Amino acid sequence: MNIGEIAKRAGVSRSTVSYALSGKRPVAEATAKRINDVITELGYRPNASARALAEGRTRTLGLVIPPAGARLTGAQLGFVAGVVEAAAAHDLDVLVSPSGGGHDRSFERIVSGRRVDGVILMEILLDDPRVSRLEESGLPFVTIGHVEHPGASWWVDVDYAALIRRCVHHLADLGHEEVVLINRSPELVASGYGPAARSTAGFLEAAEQRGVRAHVVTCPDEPGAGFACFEDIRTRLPGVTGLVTINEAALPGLQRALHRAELEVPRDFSITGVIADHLAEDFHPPLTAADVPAGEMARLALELLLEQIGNPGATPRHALLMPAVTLRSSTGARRR
Amino acid sequence: MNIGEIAKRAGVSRSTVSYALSGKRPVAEATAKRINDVITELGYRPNASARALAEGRTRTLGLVIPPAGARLTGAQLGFVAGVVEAAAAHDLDVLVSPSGGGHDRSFERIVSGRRVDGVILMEILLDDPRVSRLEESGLPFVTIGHVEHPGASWWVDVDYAALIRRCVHHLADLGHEEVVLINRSPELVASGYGPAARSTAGFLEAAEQRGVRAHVVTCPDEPGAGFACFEDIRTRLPGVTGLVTINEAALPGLQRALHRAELEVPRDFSITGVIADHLAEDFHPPLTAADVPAGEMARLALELLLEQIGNPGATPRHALLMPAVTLRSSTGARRR
DNA sequence: CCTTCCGGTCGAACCGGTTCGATCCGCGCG
DNA sequence: CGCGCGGATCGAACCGGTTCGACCGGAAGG
Repeated sequence: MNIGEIAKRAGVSRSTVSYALSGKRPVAEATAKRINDVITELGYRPNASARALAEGRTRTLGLVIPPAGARLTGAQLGFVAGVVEAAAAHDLDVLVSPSGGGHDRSFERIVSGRRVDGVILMEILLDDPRVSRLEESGLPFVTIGHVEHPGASWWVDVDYAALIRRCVHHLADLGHEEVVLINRSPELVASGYGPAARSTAGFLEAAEQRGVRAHVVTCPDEPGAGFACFEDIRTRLPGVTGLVTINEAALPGLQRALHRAELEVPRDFSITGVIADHLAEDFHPPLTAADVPAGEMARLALELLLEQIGNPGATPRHALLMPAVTLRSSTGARRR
Repeated sequence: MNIGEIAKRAGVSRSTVSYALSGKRPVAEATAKRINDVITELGYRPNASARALAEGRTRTLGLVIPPAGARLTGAQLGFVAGVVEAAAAHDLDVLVSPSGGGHDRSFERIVSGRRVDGVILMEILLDDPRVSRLEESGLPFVTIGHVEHPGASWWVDVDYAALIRRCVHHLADLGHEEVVLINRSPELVASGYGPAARSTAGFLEAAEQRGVRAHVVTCPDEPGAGFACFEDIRTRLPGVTGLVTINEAALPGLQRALHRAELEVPRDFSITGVIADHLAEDFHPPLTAADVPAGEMARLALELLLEQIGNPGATPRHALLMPAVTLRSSTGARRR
């Protein structure tokens, strides 16, 4: 079941079998046919470990996901699925490693055991120890999201600050004078999660520029939190007529709270933000929002990673995506 | 950066370094310290491929997920996260492979390239070609879900038929005389997806036993499908007062349809089924339902897999879980 | 006092591939 | 006719670990 056995049965040397398989040197047609016949007859596949050892590369890449304890959000799931699919299209395997949950042995194994040719990292913090660790390891990697001072590194991200600014401008254009941002969970915000911080910055900046009153609240990722959060907003900030959010998990609760408060969207209340298309369309009414194109980001990240692996020393590249804010039915003129 | 370098700097042979690392033979304390010092100084980690080649095992397991094209459902996500987490706890890495989406090269690489020590397969069909392929490969594997005639094989599953029967009995006890099962998507049902088929069987069986009229409908996994599906039920089957479902994706649409129809749950309408706890509690009102304990199933599957890898030839085991139907607030006596 | 045993170490073989250099052979060209 | 070239193939080295058998010296036992 190894290459020697194939060679013996085909009456050639091991190296000839190897060359027949890889095509890196010419092999006589008759010989190649004999070898191929034996291979298909025995169902032989080269041992991946042996090949990796000899070639010095594993044809595998690492995908570091948030600690498995926390339930993955829809967007995170989109990244995982996207990376796995894109990798499969390139005949690469994906090794998934949870990190941050205390047991970082998995992460360490991946970066220092030459198990993978490169790494894709997601859910990046403004100051992320995993990024520093990878930098010093010399392993090629791409981040989905970016640290505060990315310097010369490889990453793809969505321009949350700009998108949220647009959302605020959109609401201001419609006459809204007091708006609120529903951010991600308090823990995530406190840990310095990039999108949360950049959204807040963009939100406050645009609000100041347009002279609208602005509030920022956090909302846990639990079911029902969106409900409580909105009730709280209605009582504490009764003047708010527009809402911007990047918190997808809050949507179902939000929907219920709107019903409960008997607010009609967009007549009584406007909602917008950065929300994956399929969720935005699942809302009632469909949300005017910017998409998080997880699949495209994953593909892009993989592309950058392959380029980096292909020619080490290439100058780092990045992509800051700015999806359109799709007008649907959840924003309207402020009711006087 | 390899074991020879370490050996040289510590002034010992390569084998001694290996033994110091693995502890498989005694090493003098002084020598061990010298070796360890060199290792930590250089930040050395053994090359995973070389180790795998020599040991004949990879300390990696494969997780075969549905084709990445289709969006993963919440339950599937739970399995993935659960397996990854459980594997990390055992210091195992997880190689994720999408299968069924045409490009099955990934699946084939995993089963025949000695890349993994075992495989966990999910989303099993009643007659699943991947199961046959794995059987003939001789690679240890465990399925989450089970084929129609599992024979002697390793699997874990939830007893959908029994749980759905219970749900029907529960509704019948409350006086409901006409009930409907909202199944998974038509394509999934047509492909012979296990839970879909077994739920239908259990549903019809219990309904006949209790003499209640029973209908089965399918519902696509798209957003909004749950809405259309329920509207359809209201017009085509006006006598229905109780609903059983295993379709988690349909819930948001269902929720909206109930509002729209101005039906109050459980006064006007009862809902139950097999739904992951967190989604059941996110519904309004919280659903009386049986949990799909994805995390526990994943842990169990891993445990079985490790047992199988540990002693090949062991007699196959399986686990058919029967989570309780948790009484919440979505079922009540039929209104006359 | 000699054997036995065992802790500690080393060298070599092995896992299953890839790749380099060398050999052999037939053909075209000067 | 001799030489060079290039296609086809082989043998050996190498990738970086693990493991087996052997060796050495000192302590325990007869």
